[in-house]
Amino acid sequence: MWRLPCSIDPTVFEHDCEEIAFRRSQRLNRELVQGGNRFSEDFKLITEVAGQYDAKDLESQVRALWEKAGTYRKVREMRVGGKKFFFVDGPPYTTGRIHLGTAWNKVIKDSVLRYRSMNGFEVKDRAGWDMHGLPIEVKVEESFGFRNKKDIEAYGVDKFISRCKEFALRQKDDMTLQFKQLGVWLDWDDPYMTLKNEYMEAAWWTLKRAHEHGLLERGLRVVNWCPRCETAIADSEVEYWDETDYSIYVKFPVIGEENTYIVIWTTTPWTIPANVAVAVNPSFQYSMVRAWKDGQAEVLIMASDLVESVLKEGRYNDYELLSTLTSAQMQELKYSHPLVELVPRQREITHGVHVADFVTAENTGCVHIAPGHGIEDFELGVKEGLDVFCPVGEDGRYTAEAGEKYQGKYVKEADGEVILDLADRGLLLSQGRLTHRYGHCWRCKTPIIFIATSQWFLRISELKDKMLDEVSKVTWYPEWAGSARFADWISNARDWCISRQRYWGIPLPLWSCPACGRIEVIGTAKELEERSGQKISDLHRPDVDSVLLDCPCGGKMLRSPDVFDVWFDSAVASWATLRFPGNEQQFDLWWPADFITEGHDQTRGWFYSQLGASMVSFGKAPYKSVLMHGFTLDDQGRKMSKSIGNVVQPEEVVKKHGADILRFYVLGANAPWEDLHFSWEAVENTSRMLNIFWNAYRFALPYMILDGFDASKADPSIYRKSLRPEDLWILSRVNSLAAEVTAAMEQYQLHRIVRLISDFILEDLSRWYIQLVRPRTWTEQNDPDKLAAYATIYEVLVKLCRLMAPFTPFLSESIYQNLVRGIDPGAPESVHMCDWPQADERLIDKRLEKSMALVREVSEAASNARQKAGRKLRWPVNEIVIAPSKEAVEIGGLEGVLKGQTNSKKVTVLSPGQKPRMDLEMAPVHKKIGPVFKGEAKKVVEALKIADPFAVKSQLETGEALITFENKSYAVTKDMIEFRELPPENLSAAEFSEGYVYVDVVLTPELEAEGYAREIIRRIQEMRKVLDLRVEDQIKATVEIESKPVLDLALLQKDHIASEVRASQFELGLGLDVKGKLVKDWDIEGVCVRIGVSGI
RNA sequence: GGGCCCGUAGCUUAGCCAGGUUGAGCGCACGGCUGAUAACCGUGAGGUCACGCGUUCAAAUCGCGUCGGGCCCA
Repeated sequence: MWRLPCSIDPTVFEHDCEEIAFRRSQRLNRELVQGGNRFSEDFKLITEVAGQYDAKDLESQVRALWEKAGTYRKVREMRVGGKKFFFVDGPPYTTGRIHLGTAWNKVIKDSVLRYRSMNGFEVKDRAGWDMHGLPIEVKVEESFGFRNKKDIEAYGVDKFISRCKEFALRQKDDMTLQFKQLGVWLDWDDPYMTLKNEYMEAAWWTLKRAHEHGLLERGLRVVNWCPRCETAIADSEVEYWDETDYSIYVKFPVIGEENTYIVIWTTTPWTIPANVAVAVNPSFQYSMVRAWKDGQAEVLIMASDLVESVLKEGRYNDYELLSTLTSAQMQELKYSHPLVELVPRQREITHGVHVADFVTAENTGCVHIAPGHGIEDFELGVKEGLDVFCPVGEDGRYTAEAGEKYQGKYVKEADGEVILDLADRGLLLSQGRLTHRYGHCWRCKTPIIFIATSQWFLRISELKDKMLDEVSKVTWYPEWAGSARFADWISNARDWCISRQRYWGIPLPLWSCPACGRIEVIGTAKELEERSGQKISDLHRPDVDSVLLDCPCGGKMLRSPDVFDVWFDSAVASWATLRFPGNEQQFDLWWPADFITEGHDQTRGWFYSQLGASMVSFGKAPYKSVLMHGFTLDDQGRKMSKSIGNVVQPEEVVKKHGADILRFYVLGANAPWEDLHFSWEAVENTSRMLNIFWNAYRFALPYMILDGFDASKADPSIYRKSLRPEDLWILSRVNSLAAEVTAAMEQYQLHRIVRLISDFILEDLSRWYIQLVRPRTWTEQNDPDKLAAYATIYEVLVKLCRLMAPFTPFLSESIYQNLVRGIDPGAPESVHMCDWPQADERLIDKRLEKSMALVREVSEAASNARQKAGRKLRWPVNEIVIAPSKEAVEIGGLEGVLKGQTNSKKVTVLSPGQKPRMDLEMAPVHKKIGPVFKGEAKKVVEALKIADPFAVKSQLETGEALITFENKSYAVTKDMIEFRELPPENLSAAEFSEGYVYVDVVLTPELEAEGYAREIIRRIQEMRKVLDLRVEDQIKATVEIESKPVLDLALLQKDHIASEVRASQFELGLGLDVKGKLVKDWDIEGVCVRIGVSGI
């Protein structure tokens, strides 16, 4: 409620206010309904819209409109036949819940696709779902309380599989709704799903190709192994965090030397039973030392540089160096296994020393090698022909090979026992604890172990060079994502272990004959049917397990019981999504993908797996361009995690602010390839910005409606002659904007687009153009000046909402429906069916844009100068002077704008270097005047006093100046006068980029009258508003001014005031009886003014 | 330990590829405008452009190194 400065009975107004507020809210509600949920067929006119941008309401109405009209389908269908744009959706895993990162990911995809579609492309956009794998198996296991694979087998693999399937499908449905909420337009009705037969066949087909190319291999490898899930897991499925383990130094007894030991160090005592060798660095020097502890001496061997630290570790009292050994000499040593009597196999193994580059100068410089339990160990083993001894089973327990003592024990729990056994034998040099990063199964969090198992591999390390070559042909956004990051990853490519010993996955289509060892890979379901004579409806386990093939040798071939690594599923997405191999035609038409985009974690993931699978199948990259985006972190740049409690759900943001705001925020927060630091404050800013856009949109509506604005009036070119420079300017700006946005979009500079659009909305449209056109909308008569403004603002809004359509699809649609469909039922049904707005070069006038930028600067400087002089903008000034310092200032044609915005009567532009007319003071130089004029010198001084300094000065420019006193003239010269420039008191100055702006703040009665008039108009306008009068309503107004001089000034403007406030009855005077629906006392510059207003 | 990216005002960030006076928004203080009005504008305070070294007439920008954060790897 407003304050009442003077004595008026407040109760009267309280009542009025409530009533007014009530009526107002009624009207708003009515408008809301009208403005929103309607189909343009029902209306032929633009309608007014709600006061506030209510995203929630607006979005649900637009969603309903799309739903009812089937807009998405129509949009895709209308572009059929256009140039093809093949997009492959990186399938999110069906966890049931999208998070901010997946939301950002899909918003980018949707924006790009909407943009391409508007540019006439026929878009392939099947959504994808990654639905197999351990995560779901583990969830289902948890729901039943299963602890290992035996529980699953007991429950029944078929039932387990169908639970997994149900689970995945349900999660997919949940997530689909969440994505739709964000306005993401993908083909949700026909997504690709990795669990479908047609999809699984693509994986089968690919494996068959690999086999045909000789790239498929079964082999013993050391793999990451989850002993709980009892399966190999991919590098990418290993999660690292700190774990505290044993750290032990062990002495390996050297054969043929008494009391002599090689010292090794390890954090996995349980791998000691599998030790077969020691590795040393070829370039290190090793030392043999005699060391004493508790009076006992022994001989130890280790890297020379590490002697001190190892002995300290073992708490030796003293030592002496016996000799040094080269790595070659080291290689001659043989040692006996420390636990040889516990592990029978060890008796048969010769334990020697080998060189390896991976040995570092840490710990002892001698590395314990167990080829069955380490990747590097294994590789060294292969190279040196070592035994790959792995006495550990799939369940992580020692097998019989480990000896009776250890058999059946879980390795991680056997660490202590191994240590005791070593200590018993006097072979433990020291024992401690160490915290280091250790890998865990990403699903069940069990610490992983390394074991050597027989697995299926794709030999893609062989394709490294070809892959690098292909990567360089792909366009990467940003460039370094490919040339640096991805290339680096590929150059370290290892063979891909594709087999998993699990249930919920694509079964390997590999059959082998136990009798002759023959292997066959089946490429499709049909092929399997033909080959086996059996038809199975679902290719999953366990049905497929029971299919037997006849082997040419007469035996029966059995399927390998493994399933695919789940990364292989999505790896084939680019052809599976085209239903290849089932549908070759589609493949020929579309493949490879034009565009994919995922987070930078997918460098090792989907970017890579797809490339690998595609190289194997087709020998080329499956995508032409890749946009790598960042991660969503919290506002402090930390990972979002449940334990920190900093997780932000996308739907939280949608609920508070709406999908468009979330979209616009994530797109604009930073460059796509950088990590996004989520900030609620920044979301609120985005919200504010779009609300301003909404206000700008709704600003002109009431006037346009009032004036019956329709399609015939919508084209600014009709008003060519009436367009003002500012109209041409904003039309130029919006077309420049279109050009800039298009250029940024072609480089996927999404953040720039958001900023370009935001800047345009705030700076050009809201803060400037709308301020400029305001007075024009207020004119009564139907003059072309006003219509030109309408047409301009209409054109700008329509172009802008089309430019924004890919990014804020709901808001754009809503505005489009009202502005375009509202007056032209023949227009495309949806903004998303419109063509992308190309910049109209003919309308771009860079000089005009430059001039306007200058005018804005001048106008800001002027308001700065006003502030210094304490003259508010409502009060006009006589003149502003622009004094450029170097370059000439061009405000070509914009004087009117400048005068309007600075509220000045006159604009003067000086030439560079020129200053406004300063006050000039003259002082006589007596020393010079005296000798020349002698006795008349005093008169000359008097003459100077009354002379005009400016005239004198200008005369002196060319020679002598004549001054007069008492009818007598005197010729004076330059040296007789001192000039001093004084800044005139009426000028207030402020700096701008090209110089200074001076504002003449002197008040004249005319100016003052205008000032008071504006003060009064402003108050009456506010009262009209409180009374909730419509723009066109006439009023009766009474204004009583208690000061006679002010009243006299105001009376000069009486008619002007009356017309500005649409008062058909207007009284202005002293001692009036002020009445009206609303009466209010105002303080204008210290004068009490009582105003009464009533609607008529 | 390695690769890639990032570090600019209290906070969120632009500028960096193409070297030439660091520019916004939020917040704070004061003033102004307003029939878009729970909006808006101006002014002010607030920066060792993470740090160090180098290249250059000139470095936030290019190079090398250090520190901190992120992703990935070992």
